[in-house]
Amino acid sequence: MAKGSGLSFDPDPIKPIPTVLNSFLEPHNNHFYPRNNIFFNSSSMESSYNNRSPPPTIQFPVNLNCSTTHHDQDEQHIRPVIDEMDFFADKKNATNSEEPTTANDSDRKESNTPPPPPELDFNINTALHLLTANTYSDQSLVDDGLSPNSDDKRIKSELVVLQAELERMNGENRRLRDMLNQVKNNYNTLQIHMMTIIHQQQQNQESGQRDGKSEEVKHQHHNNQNGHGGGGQVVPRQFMDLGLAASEAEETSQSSSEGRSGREKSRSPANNTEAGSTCGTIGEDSPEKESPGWGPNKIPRLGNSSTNKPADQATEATMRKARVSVRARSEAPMITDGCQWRKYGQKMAKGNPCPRAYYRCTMAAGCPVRKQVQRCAEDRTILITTYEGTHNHPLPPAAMGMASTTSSAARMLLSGSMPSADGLMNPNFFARTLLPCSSSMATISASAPFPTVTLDLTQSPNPLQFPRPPNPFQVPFSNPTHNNILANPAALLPQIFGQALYNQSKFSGLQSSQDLEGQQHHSTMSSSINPSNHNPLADTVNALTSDPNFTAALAAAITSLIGNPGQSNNGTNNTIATTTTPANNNNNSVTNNGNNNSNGNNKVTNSSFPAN
DNA sequence: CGGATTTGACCGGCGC
DNA sequence: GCGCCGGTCAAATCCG
Repeated sequence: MAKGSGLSFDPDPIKPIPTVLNSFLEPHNNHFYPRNNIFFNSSSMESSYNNRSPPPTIQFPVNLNCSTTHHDQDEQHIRPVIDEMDFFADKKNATNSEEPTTANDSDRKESNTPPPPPELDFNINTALHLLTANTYSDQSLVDDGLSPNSDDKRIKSELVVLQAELERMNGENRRLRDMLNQVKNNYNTLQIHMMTIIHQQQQNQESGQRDGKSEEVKHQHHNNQNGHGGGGQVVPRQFMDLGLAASEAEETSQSSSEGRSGREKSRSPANNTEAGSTCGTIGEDSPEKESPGWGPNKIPRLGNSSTNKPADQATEATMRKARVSVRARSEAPMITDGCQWRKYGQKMAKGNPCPRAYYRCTMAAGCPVRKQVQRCAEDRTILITTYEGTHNHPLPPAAMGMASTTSSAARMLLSGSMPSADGLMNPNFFARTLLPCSSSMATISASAPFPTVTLDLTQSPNPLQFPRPPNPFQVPFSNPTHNNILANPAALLPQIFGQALYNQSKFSGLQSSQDLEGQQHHSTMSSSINPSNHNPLADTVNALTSDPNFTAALAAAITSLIGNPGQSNNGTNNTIATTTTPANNNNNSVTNNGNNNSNGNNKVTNSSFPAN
């Protein structure tokens, strides 16, 4: 039987499974690689994408127990039906070296290409029993070149049936791929969220200490907390609401000086079209005016515009520029944050061969939230997503995590910057404050033109990540042995916070804060914090585990991903990244000659909600 | 055909 | 003043 003719991950059932893949799919006794694990190779990232085909973007082994049937050992082989994923792309060439170049489907159909081996059985996710048994396959092998016309017709008719099956498989493949992306991204989102909660509490404690030491440097306008740090909110203004904050700063800036450029004015009609959008519960002002924008043409530079303004205005000017950058390993083009994004630009940034993609939120007209997505130049498996602004519309539950996380991080960043004389923060202090468990997980960029907090989820070991095998994207939930998580998702939390609690023990003397934040579900947890407890992180864990909203949300998320792989969480928040990466390793010469954009070999699609 | 993406052009800020 | 750079726009293009 010919082997290796199946390039990468061709869903064509006629193609035999490549040797590498086939051997991989053999039942393994190795516990490290359960036989149902599917490895996604990232080497395809080296390719450039000039078409709009979905990306081969997933790199981590994913246990597909949720969607695959159990196969008896030595009886059937599982062939993952995730089309267009370039499995073992780096190996396929070697595997195919002994095979002639594969012709297209039609050519192969017309030729006497040997049919697939009879042992191949596409059993993933129901009704994909293609080419089972020794139907025509063996006969075709024997009759190659000798078949009469009737056999040819029969084969062709069967090919038609196979094509229909193939289409179904493709659909299934897409769903699986989407599921994987969703699992991965939701995992990241949850992780970020939890991390932020913990470090926000730490930040509040630090703030309480600072209150006792340097009351005089605090801007009373932004601070009404008492001396022991737990009495009130660290920052009365919802600094997490960067968009609103920016709008306020924008208004003050406008009132004091002409901050807008002529071009901005010329664009006002277009913005006016967005004015009718609802601002939800946040914005009183029309979004087109408070849109923080992203670039300097919309945001006056702090150094120039705020020097003669009151401290609060300077603070707001700083605040409006705050960004939250999330670094996470992901082959997906974007981390799924639950929002809909529309790409409006792509540029080559200096110092990074990977293009930077610009997105704006399209969940509501006039939403000021923008984000940049770019691959790390040093490690292109790391995806850097930078958020700015706050949504002016209700968010689906899936978007709550990332939105609140990023805005909370920004709030911590900005609130912490208040006491400093120059409006900037001490990077070391905030690195410790935000992420005391691992200072390498969060960095504050004071030198950047915008205060930026970076949540680095790529560090290893990550004390806040779920226990997981060495591969960073093994999905622990999908293992049936972990299905009890569904019954009690809170059971995960002790594991999640285990290392954090251990690290937390190093931070004695810090007062816990009863203030988490007055946003969304966080507010529900704040009441559960006991200020007198000596272990704030333990309080956080308790709060999380006892909070019905959180546990319910977590259970829903996990259930939707495992228990109901084909269904969305609630019909609205099932965000799936189905895109190619904007920065999939352009090995071609990517030069940024002035304002040139990329050469178009990168495609970024939005992470809009699919219709599944 | 509508919506999303691509991509060249434009603009403002900033450094020299 | 000039050029670089980041950010954005919008017409062209692509795709479902």
